[in-house]
Amino acid sequence: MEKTKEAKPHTWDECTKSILPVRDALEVLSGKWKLPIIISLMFGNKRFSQIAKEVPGITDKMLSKELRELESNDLVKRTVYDSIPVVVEYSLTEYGHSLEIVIKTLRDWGVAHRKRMMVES
Amino acid sequence: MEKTKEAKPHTWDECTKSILPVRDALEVLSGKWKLPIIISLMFGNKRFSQIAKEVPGITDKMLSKELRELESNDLVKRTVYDSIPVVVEYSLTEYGHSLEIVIKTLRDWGVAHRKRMMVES
DNA sequence: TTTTTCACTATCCTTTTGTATACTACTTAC
DNA sequence: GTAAGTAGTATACAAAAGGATAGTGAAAAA
Repeated sequence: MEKTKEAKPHTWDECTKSILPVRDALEVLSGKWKLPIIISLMFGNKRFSQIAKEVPGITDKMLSKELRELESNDLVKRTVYDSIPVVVEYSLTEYGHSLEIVIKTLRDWGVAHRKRMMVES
Repeated sequence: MEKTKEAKPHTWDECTKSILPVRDALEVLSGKWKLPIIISLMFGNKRFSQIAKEVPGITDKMLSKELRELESNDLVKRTVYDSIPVVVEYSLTEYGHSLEIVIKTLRDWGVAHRKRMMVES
C-alpha cells in the first residue's frame, strides 16, 4: 500500500543497522580526549594531576570537563578521600573496562596506519 | 646523568604507547560523519546523492568535505565517469576496507550500549 | 516550460572544542 | 616567606565543526 518508489533492493536498512549503533558509540566517545583518558585509567586508578601528566597536551579545563562527561556516562568513577589534603581518585567502572576491546582494535589500526604513513613519506 | 626525579616505576611509557596510536587513528576518523560514510560504502560503491540518502542527517556540504578528506587519506576512491550526465562513483580502497574490524567492534559496543541505555530509562 | 536530477560550491551562522592565563584554599617542604 | 603540590574553577578568546539555505549548469522528464 505504500507509495515509496522502490524498484530495486536497497542496502538502506542493513546500512542504517550499522550506522545507528556506531553513532551511539561515537556520541559517548567522541572528541580528542575521552579515549586517551580512558586508556590512562586502564593502567591503574589515578588522581587528577596524574592523568594530566599522562595525557599529553590536555589542559586542566578539558580534563575536568571530559571527566565529568565520562562520569555521567558511567564509564569513570570519582572517589573523594577526605584525607589531610583532599585526594580525588578516578577509576574505570566495570562498564568502562568493556571498552578495552574497542581501544585495542583502534590501537592496532593506529599502529598499522602510522607504519603506512612512514613508508609513504 | 638525567636529573628527572623518578623514584617509582611509572606507567607513563606503556600508557603513551597506547595513546599515541589511538590518536593517530582518531585524527583520520574523528567527527560525526566519517565512519557513517565508510559504513555506507562498505555496502557497495555509491554515488554522491546515494550516500547522502543513506547517511541520515548529513548535508551536502559536510558530505563533500568529508569525502575529500577520506580521499586524501586514501580510504576512499573517487571515480568520474564522463557519461552523458557526469556520474561520480565513490568506493572504499583496500585500505578503507581495513577499517571493517574497527567498525564491527565499535558497532558491537554501540549495540550493547544502546541496550544498556534502554534498561536504565 | 517548469521541474527534477546530478554533483557539487558559496555564504552565513551557531555550537562545540580547545587554548591561555589567572585564581582559589589548604598543606607541606625548603 | 616562598614555592610547590592538591583539585580544580573563572574568564576570555580563537579555531574547528557543523547546520541552513541558496545557487550553479547541464540534461532529461513532466
